[in-house]
Amino acid sequence: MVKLSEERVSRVFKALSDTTRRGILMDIARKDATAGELAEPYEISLPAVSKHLKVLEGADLVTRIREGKTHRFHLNEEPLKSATKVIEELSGYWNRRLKELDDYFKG
Amino acid sequence: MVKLSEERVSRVFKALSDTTRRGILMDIARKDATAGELAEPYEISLPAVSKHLKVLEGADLVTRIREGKTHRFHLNEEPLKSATKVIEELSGYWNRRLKELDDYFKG
DNA sequence: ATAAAATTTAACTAAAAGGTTAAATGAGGC
DNA sequence: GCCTCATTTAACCTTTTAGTTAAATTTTAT
Repeated sequence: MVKLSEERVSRVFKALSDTTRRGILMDIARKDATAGELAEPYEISLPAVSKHLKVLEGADLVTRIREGKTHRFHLNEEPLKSATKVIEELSGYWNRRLKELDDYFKG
Repeated sequence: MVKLSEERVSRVFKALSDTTRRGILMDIARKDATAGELAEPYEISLPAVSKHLKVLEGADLVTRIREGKTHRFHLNEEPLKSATKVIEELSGYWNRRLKELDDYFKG
């Protein structure tokens, strides 16, 4: 079993693992924007940006809103929450509790 | 300039973007473990696990403690905090504030 | 109907990722 | 010194990623 939710999480982290993509996402987070506007600050080609946008869209981090000849991109915060949840599972409180239980029974 | 801290963040997210690696990291988070112990639940080879551990180490998410012939791996929570901070920058409060400012001046 | 603008898709390339098996390393025990 | 155990490194393969340029698509304006 290759749980679906796991794959979604992987896609979110993969999307966030590229500097350019994080930059683009930050811009979108500040304010909805079109592909052209988003591409402007970067020295890479428009098709490259378009691909990054598709990756972000595939991770459900952004929503594409077709408006005439432009596409407006909008942040979707939900996957960010999932990512945070995963990180929380890894760090801190709950693992310390589980570790204590583990030590109690096995050690 | 390809800021160093950005590259560190990229490495953390990349490390977290693989399901097996998250599994391994979860195991380490629960309790320090050796490469052999960590490999046990997975069907991939030991060298594959060894590589995953090197990626996690490269992202500074784990620390390797050589103990005789075994290597013990220990979670380092600090990069998780950085990752959370980046996600927080992307979502929620501060962006809404910045957006308001932006709208005020430009719109 | 054409043209122009915004964007994507296609086709291609180079490098990185994730896996394999086989060989090398490092440490402890006899 | 030699054997064994735990682990990594080397060499290799295949797939994915991030970029390119050129062509196609879609929509609005003339």
